[in-house]
Amino acid sequence: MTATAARTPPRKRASNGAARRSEADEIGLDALVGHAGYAVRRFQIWIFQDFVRTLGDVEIRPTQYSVLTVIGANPGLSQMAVAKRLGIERARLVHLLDSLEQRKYVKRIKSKEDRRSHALHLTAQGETALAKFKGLAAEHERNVEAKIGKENREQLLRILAGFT
Amino acid sequence: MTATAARTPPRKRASNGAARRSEADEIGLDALVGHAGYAVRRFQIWIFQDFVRTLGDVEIRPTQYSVLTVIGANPGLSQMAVAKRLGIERARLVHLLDSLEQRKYVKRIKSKEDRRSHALHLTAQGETALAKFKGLAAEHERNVEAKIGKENREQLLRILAGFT
DNA sequence: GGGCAATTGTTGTCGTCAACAACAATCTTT
DNA sequence: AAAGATTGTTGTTGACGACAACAATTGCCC
Repeated sequence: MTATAARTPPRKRASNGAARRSEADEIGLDALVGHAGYAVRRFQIWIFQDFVRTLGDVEIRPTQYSVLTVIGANPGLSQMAVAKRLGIERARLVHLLDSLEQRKYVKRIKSKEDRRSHALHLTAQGETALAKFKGLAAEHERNVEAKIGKENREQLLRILAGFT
Repeated sequence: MTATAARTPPRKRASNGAARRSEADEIGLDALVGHAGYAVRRFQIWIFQDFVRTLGDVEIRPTQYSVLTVIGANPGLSQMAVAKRLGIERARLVHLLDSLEQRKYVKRIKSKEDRRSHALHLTAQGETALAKFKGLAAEHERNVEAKIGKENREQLLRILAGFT
């Protein structure tokens, strides 16, 4: 249906000069509505900003939180394993871990079995910090719930469960 | 529930050295499952990549497509109006339009009413190109449908309709 | 009607992030 | 032992969001 709409000639309203649309932005999105990617992108931006705002006091961003969570749940993982599990590049994970190690949340321990790799662990400080972060993340999740509705959020999680 | 899970001590499996997990990555995500933001981010990455791949031959990225679509549906808009409608910064839109204008898809016409602003229009070439892009975008949308299911996609669009 | 604030497009900087490429050190395979 | 693959690291490139500053222009206010 989107393809057929492409043949529709654009309605030339306000084609002379810049738009003078009172104030209510009644600007049509045309084919953009109906594109899952656009809706998801806008939603993702919203969720990202709310997360950053809610976890702003502890200065933890979404990616950092995901790294800490995975290490906390699976101590001893290699950087490669973490990167693959979270779908981030190992090159990028290096900087993330540099930062988290500098803040004393994470330790890189040289593996005896494979001297190329590092076993990743949370420090004691990292454990207690992560517990706090999880509380704030739960607060953020409640914000999401308030934004789109309780059962909508659950349905969304169900639909996208395959991507985690 | 996510908050209570934070108190659960991490099970120390494979804590000596780097992980030796056969091959099937059975790495727990712990609290990450249940976070809408994480699922949405992963899904957004997938959708983004599929869009870029499907529209790869015509070298159109999602943001460019959204700009062309809005201009095509609302000829004469100012840059400010387009930027506000799509939630991108006007500073960023400048470069986007530079590129699209260079490729002869878009024209910046100096407005007579407000000599500060430009009225944005598609060129004839831009119109036919956009029609082609819409066809490819529809193909991409079918990929999404194949990935998450027809009614799941529709439900997703309904849930996130407020963000467009 | 004159002056001041706001708006528009533009340029620039900074930091995040994905995608590569190259490299040394270290396994693994043959 | 030699060749090839993997792991962590460094660096580059380009898209992107967030700001800040600026000139030109418009709108508002007194």
